[in-house]
Amino acid sequence: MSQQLSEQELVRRESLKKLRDLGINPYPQALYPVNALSKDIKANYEEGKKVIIAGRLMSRRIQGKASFAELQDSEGRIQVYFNRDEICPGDDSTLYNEVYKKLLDIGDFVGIEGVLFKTQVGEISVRVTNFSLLSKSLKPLPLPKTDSEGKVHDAFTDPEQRYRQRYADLVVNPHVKDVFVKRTRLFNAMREFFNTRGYMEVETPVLQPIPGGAAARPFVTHHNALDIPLYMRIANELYLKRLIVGGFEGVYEFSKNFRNEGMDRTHNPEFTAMEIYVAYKDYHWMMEFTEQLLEHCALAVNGTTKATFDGKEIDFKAPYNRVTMRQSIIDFTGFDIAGKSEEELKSWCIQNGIEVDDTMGKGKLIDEIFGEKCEGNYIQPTFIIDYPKEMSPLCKEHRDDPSLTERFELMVCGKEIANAYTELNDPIDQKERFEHQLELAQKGDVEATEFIDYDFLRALEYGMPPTSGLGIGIDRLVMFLTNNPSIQEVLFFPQMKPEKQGLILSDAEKTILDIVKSKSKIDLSELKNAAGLSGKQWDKGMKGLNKNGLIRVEMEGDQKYCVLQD
RNA sequence: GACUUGGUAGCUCAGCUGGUAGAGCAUAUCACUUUUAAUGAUAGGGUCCUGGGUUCGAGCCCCAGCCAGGUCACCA
Repeated sequence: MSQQLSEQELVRRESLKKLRDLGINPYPQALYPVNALSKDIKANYEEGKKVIIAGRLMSRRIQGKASFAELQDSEGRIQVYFNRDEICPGDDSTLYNEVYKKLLDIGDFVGIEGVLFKTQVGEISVRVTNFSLLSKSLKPLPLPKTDSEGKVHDAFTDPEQRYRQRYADLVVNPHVKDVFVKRTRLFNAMREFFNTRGYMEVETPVLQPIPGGAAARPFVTHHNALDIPLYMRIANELYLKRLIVGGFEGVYEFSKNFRNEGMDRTHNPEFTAMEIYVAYKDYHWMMEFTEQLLEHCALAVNGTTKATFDGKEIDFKAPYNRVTMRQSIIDFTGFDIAGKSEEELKSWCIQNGIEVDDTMGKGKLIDEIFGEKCEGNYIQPTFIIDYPKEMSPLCKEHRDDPSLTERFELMVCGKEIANAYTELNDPIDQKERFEHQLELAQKGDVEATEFIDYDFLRALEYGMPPTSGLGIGIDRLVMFLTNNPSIQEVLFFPQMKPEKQGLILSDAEKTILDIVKSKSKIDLSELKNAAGLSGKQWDKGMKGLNKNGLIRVEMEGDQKYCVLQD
């Protein structure tokens, strides 16, 4: 398969060949004995120190027999100084004039042995005594430039290209790389927080026969040997609880979840949640645990508990406010939901411009009111507690009010980032709740869960200790901690529609097509002669063109003609 | 799903009421031994997202589609 190469790509391929002709392997096998990183060199500068560094060549300023370049490694960039007489002590200046000046390009990986010094303008640099090509780059990178005032020109900003070619994005946009460094720091901080408390990181199935633990549309796949459908997990909650049944007293998992729903600025088909379950605790304990966890994480990621998101400063310093859902609705609307019937709630909604429909029960109506009138107002981290029972099928009934559950959600900047319960461990109650969900689903509530996980119920029948569980949307938390309003910015490879493949023709196909184009209809054997291709190439070319619907072979009596298709 | 903005050179972006397609950087050639958005000179480089239509003539106008961003709706 051939592809259209740009002028610059052709030049680089030509350089590749010339390097080989000079006996230089552009993709050498041997390890390169790197012993220094750009960042450390700058931090612990020692005049005259010998170093061996490696990285990508990212800029060059050639001035005749001397040249400055920038080498970029995992930690940043450092200036390197190439001097012809230094590199080529004898008469043969090929290494400098040809290899360095002409055959190397921006983007190439090179290894450099050199000596540290400061230039006349005071920039820490490496005087190159020897260099070797480590890997040739054949495709020109986008090339943002930073001027003396720190302003970036020609920045690589097109989101489509950046997401589709994240590798290029990461090479040229250090601030993008930084987001992912912070993302990993967050994972590490959480693990450390849990591990020091004795909780255990576990793994549970991604392929599940019953997708449980959340209300969401799953991806379905099929296991051939078992000949059964399997679902990609939408949550790991039910599996972690089985482990609590099994005797672990604290388990957590960073869970890749998959939901077959719409995509937008805040939803990717696969996303990461962290769930943790701790035995003998309740949701009050979990609130304290959560605020301490987030304070710890914010500090570990950014060095401060404060973070800016969407122009607002938020502070993850514990403790956070706790507001009941009932009180929240009173605060923002003056309406008290306590003791109200479904009819009363519904008519209030209609009067206040909230859309309702017949599938909505009390819980759903209350949730709508909260979502519409309250949610967006919580900028600083705030626990909203005590949710209606109907919308929390896995959560234990409230100790003081049977219409409520012991549940909290943590709101930040008007968005939910954590959800926690005093977990329901009464197997009979749990079964009834599942059955109720099933009824709702059959009534047409798309949010209700339509599977009953009897194995999970069996586990509960053996007995699960009182337990509190917490789920945190990791991607969302990273968004808050790195001030990114889009989930795509915090995922290395956000899901995208497949790139459109332009029709790519082989050389043989092109040759044949050109001839057919010039005649529009041509005798087949005449065409074959004109193309001058080998039998095999001819056959391949014709088949390819036919398959792509570009040409057609027609019979007129004994004569075969090739016709251009449009 | 609705609305909206965009898709032009390797990258960032211009483009006239519709008349042969432009800049900077990058690339190539030359000059230049401590520069730093290096500099100076010269040159090459384009299926203007795709497909239709209107027109003597379309990058530009019209229609349809593809991809992406944003807003909203839906959804945790």
